[in-house]
Amino acid sequence: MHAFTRLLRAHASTTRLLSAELLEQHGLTINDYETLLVLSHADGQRLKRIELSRQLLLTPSGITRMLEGLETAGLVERQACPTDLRITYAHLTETGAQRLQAASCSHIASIKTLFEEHLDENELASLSKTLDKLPGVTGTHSACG
Amino acid sequence: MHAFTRLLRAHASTTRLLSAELLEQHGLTINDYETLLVLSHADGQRLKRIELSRQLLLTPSGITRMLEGLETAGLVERQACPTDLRITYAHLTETGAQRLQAASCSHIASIKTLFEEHLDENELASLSKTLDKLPGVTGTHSACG
DNA sequence: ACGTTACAGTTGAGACCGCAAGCATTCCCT
DNA sequence: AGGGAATGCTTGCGGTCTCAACTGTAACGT
Repeated sequence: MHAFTRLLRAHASTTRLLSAELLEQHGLTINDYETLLVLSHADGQRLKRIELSRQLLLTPSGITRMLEGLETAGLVERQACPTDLRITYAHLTETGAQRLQAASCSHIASIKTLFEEHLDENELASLSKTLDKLPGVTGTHSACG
Repeated sequence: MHAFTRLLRAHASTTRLLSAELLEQHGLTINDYETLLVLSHADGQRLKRIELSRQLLLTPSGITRMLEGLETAGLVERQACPTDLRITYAHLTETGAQRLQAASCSHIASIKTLFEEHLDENELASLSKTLDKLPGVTGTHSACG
């Protein structure tokens, strides 16, 4: 039952480290990175904003603000939907894909280092499996290599 | 290696739920709650602000702002240190202890429900043990019962 | 057709938090 | 004893995110 508190703190301590690194080296927030990553695996490298909101567990307003930055940086662009004018797609640009590629390897290496420093292989596998069962946690894959 | 992403999302989804509940029912943030909890287990129900900062993984400025709220609410009070003028203690008041007690049972029940809904006993135990190995994660105990 | 409802997205206000800079106090070294 | 480094704490600023309210579009029922 204390697992939640531990989860909370583990998140806080690991995230700050990784997020600072990502920001300094590639100018991306964790959510920026995750957005590019999710888009890169989507059909046609694009996703409805609302779908993005669901996958990243952000509110629509959070998505609007985050994409603002990615759009002005030219990493993501808006695309209208011809059949439903309410919908706007977020489309990963070529520049965005390259930026993701660049950030991906070093970021993943950092994560790997951070975890492997403290956990062994079995613990990692078991942790991953357990966390998968929690709500809102859907698998994502690496964009590296 | 995707464990980190899962950790991040698991945190986001569970925290928002629990934090909203705590805020609505008892007017406390997660960090407010954790602060009261940590103080309640401390010697003399008090802790140096800097020590609080370390245990809650917040910066000193975060602590200052958070305690502001708890102090005006009368749940925590300032105490000077006679031997070192730099130090200020945060002391849990009687009111604070009661408020913690009130919040604790329902909050813990929520956590328990949330986790048990998705994980079995073994998974919980293993998760807890694994997370303990990550940096910055120190055990805390319930204040309920 | 028309009104109601649901949905996608945006915007303003406000909460929370970290960083950098600053102040006061204490420690340590010579 | 005196000067510099370290420590505890606070404050201004900026970033990120949510919530509530709003606009425009689509779907549905009558």
